[in-house]
Amino acid sequence: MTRPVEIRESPTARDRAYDGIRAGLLQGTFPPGSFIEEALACEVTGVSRTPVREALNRLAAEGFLDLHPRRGAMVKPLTGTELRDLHEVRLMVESHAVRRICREARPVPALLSDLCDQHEAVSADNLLACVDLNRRFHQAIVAAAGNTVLVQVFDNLQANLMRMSMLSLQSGLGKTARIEAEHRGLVAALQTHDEAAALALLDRHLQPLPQLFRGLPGQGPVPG
Amino acid sequence: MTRPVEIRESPTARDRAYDGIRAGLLQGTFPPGSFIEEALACEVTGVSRTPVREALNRLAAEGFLDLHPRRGAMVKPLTGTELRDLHEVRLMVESHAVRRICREARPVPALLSDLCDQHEAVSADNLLACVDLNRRFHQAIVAAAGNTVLVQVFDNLQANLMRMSMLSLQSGLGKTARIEAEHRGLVAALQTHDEAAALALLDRHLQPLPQLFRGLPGQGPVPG
DNA sequence: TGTGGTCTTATTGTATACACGAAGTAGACT
DNA sequence: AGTCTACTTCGTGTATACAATAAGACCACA
Repeated sequence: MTRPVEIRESPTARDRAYDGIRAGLLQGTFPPGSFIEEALACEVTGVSRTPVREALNRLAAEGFLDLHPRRGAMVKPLTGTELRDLHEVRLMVESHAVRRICREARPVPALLSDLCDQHEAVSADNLLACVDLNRRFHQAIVAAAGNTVLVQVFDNLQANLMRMSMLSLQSGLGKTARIEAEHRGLVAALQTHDEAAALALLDRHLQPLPQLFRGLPGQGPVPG
Repeated sequence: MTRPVEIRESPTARDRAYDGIRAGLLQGTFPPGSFIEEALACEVTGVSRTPVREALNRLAAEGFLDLHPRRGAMVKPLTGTELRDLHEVRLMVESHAVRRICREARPVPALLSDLCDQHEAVSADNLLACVDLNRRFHQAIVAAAGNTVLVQVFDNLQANLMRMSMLSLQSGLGKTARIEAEHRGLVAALQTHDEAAALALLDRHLQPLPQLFRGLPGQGPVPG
């Protein structure tokens, strides 16, 4: 039985470059603080400099990289304060979405339950897959609010949210079983449009994350 | 007496292309719904296709353009629903910033008053300047909240916010004198960390904007 | 031995040539 | 006369060559 989700590589060179570099960023092939030279990225992804540059620009716009003119692309180190700020904003966005869904009694897409099922099926040590399913779940909640701009805003956070999610799983803070259970609870609350319960569940679901950066000096980058 | 702020054109070709195309987008040289061909953009900005492509990619990431593969860059038409969504999100972000400033009793930067002064000094029919000052004012408020991620999120909205601001001024809804007065009131409330007053003023300040898209069918693009 | 300057080299910024694909048009056949 | 097909043309996608700049190393001089 082949896996239902085939990772077919994109036909365009730019997307291949983007996928390759982003995977390297998430998996630590390109460590935070280091510079990614275009020639190296070309070797890794197998395309020429033009699509590589476009991919680097996109990754910079998404917050993975800092572009230094005439210097290159530095892998942006995630600092404690940045994680804290990121968490605050994601909570603001998702809470807003939850409120809108409940108050307007919007239908909850079946996709949410599907993603929970997939989450249950996937192996717990497949970190990349878990991170991706988690991302799609929260993305679907925001999308269910029916505000395209809000979705776009949330998408712009995805880069660093995925890194934070990766850190959480690697540190052992996030257990996929618990995460999946909490996701199901959240879906149930949304389906009954119970705003208070949904907000509480969301808050509780994201509660462990601040432990990642609590006690950090703030400026220091997070190891890993 | 020369102006203190020289608009020196950027030394890099990419930024010249970006500035040129963006100005054209805001001023209507490239009408919504039309396609911008790279060759045309090259002629207008005087640089070659490479920096033009980078500029187009950036503008697409900022929400000005929709990139159709193998088709080109379409100037994204602002629909009624999009304006409504945008307004909802910007209110969410700025309200969050105001709350943080007041609750944490953060210092209010002098830049805010400076911008009010500049707003008072500038000619009311210089639409581009007014839009830019307005943008910088609201940006400064978000920045004063001290959350870098929130600032980044707000920056990502700027493209369409500026278009909305332009529409508001052109339609006569926004009077620069009133805007400037409300800005000063908001600054005063923030300085005393009066959360309720600041939130009310912010809400009132942004109140006229929904008139831009109220009554619109939603799907239809906004004229102008 | 330390410091300053210059030269080299490596890497980014830009331009352009080529490839691929899509869309429009014209012609032929039904 | 209408429709389908093939060809042409135009525009994007990609690769590569060239230009400019900044960093680093090496040498000379104090």
